[in-house]
Amino acid sequence: MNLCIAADLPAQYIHLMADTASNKPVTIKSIAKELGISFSTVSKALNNNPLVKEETRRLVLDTAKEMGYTPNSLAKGLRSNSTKTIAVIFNDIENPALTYIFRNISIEMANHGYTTMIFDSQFSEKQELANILTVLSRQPDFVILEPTTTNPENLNLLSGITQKLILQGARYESVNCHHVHVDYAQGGYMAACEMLSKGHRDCLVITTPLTIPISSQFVIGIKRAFEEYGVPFHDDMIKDTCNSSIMGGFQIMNELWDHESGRFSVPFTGVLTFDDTLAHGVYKAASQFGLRVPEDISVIGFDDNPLSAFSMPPLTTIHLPREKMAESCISILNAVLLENRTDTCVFSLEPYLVQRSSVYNLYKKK
Amino acid sequence: MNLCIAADLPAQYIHLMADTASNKPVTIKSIAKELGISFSTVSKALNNNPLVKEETRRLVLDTAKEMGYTPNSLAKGLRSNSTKTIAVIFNDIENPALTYIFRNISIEMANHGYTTMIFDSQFSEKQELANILTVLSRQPDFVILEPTTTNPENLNLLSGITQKLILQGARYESVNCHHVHVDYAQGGYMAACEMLSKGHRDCLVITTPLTIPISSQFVIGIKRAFEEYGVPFHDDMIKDTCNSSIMGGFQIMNELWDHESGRFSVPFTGVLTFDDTLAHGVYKAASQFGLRVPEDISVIGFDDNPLSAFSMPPLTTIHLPREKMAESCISILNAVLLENRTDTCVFSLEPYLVQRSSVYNLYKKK
DNA sequence: TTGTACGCGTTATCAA
DNA sequence: TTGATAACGCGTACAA
Repeated sequence: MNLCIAADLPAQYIHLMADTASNKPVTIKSIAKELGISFSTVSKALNNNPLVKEETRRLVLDTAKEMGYTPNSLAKGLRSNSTKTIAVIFNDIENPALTYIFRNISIEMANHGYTTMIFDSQFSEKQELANILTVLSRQPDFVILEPTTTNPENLNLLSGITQKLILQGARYESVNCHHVHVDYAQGGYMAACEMLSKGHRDCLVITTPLTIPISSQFVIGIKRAFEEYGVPFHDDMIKDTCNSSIMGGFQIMNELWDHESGRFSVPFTGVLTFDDTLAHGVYKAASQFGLRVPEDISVIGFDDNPLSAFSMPPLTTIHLPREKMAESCISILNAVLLENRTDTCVFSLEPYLVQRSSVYNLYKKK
Repeated sequence: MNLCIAADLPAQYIHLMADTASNKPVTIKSIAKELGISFSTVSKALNNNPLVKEETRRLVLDTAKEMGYTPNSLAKGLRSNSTKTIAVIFNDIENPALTYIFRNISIEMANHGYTTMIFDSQFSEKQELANILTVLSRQPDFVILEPTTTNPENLNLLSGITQKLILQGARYESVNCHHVHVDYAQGGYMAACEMLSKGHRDCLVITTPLTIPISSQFVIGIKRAFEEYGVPFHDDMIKDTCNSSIMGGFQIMNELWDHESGRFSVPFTGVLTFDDTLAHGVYKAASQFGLRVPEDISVIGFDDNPLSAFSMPPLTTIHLPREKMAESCISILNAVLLENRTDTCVFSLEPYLVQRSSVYNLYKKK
């Protein structure tokens, strides 16, 4: 890394910088003074108020452009009680499914003059609290939250804006607001069934902490599958981590690996992970321990990261309906923000299994 | 997708909602009225101003908490001329390297009370303009921009805040502001050298439009390598797309593919892409056309997406120093925002080649 | 130690 | 058609 202090400054910019440095920021008042008219007229002109003469309007618009006028959103928001801001609070914005959803909401709503802010709770209830407080202080017009907990403490802070709130992920019966519900239990169930149907009775589960509603649902679905198959499932097969990454998944595998005996301290043939990145941590561990996927370890992910299809082997995973999640959020935002609808929407979305090649069929004859 | 209207509402929330719906938002004024003191005393107490009696301070703090007081950032920002906001404008926030950088900045600066907003320019100069205007209107304390163009029109809008501006990516000599410069030319050079050294004289280049400074640099580096190797390179081997995704990469390959003859309309043995996602589009095309990577097509990516290491075959790529890019930004932010330093920093960062298995050595004996 | 007055940039109401 | 004025919530001199 190379640090140096820039010294050379082309001439044409010196003028510009001096200009803007010395001058106060240009406001409707400074435009008014420049033109010798009242600032309320300037305001009207800028807002295309028909009460101002076309000639004046043009003049104001031109001068504003010339002076480099930038409206002050703070003042606007303070006065009008609308900041044209949407706040999104997700658990992990590095998860590409969530990034996708955020990006699509952001781009779509920008067409209507809204700015979308994103906050990362890092699977932490405490961080979520901090995020909610920050968000609230910024007076957003709408909040989208993927909760870290069913504990109503954080959620209650949002009770004043339930008409302008989407809870994403699990279903929160106690809060009467919009929901974009994804059936993570069904996802876990399908993943587990895929394992069980191919003879994997001993499965490790790697997930984010079970205090997180969506991971809790995921595990509930897994247990339901084991029950239906009449296969016992022990809670100590569940390993959790806040580090939803390749390293996070790897570390859990590594802790279980006994380097002396060259085997895992608990026996299992399959691993169910709560996202594709964790699944790749399993891949990494397998490769490091000289194990083959899927012959020695079968793996199923969650999310359906676009790159997972190209992995060696292609990762069987649960597809998270990211497109529909984004669409659902956008349709609610449109209804509330643009059409002033007041009804409460609940979308229920289903994930589905994408069969690829990371699950070995133990019933298959060799 | 299943849409229904929520009707059931647990009793405990009805009270809460009625409460917050009927009550005005709680401000320092309402706290003052509640307590029968002046709102300026409340303000002082809330800001831990030592001029207020400890007893009063405690009382105010307690009442504020009880009433559910949320400070209004807009009013604060308007008054204090500091919004505690950092704005980041990137070309494609779905690129995991950029998401990583944004997330790390966001989490770090949140510890100091700053909120970081992100905007996506989608490789479009027009969208960048819209983003800059939006950003400016929101009065951020700092702006980080990955420019879409060397055209000074958009950059000039930021000339008033050069002390609070980082330009990321290429080097913009004309603007005297902080830089986090990554040598994309060197990256392109290394990628091309890797191809050429293994005998690939005919290479396709898939990149975002060359109007984007960083892709332009990338191509410059590639050309330098070809020149050094004395191998001719034709500009029509460069294909660009704004769709930096698997599909984007696939579509370009598909357009070149002649389904009748079962070969490409232009001959090449190697493909250099400007990011790993595009490279996977090449993988997809190869698989669809019955071609093998790397035996029939060699591919080198850019970015070093963590999952690329697991691809079939593992993708040779140029590692973008995301950690150092984030660190550099953070260190500038700390210097300017927290330490009030006024010097201009220029970080120069180098990408490096990560050799994996997606490049075939044509010199190798079969 | 507390209260008063003003201003930040804007919009909206009302009077001229 | 335009201008003066109040208000949004907050911070801060300055006065009490």
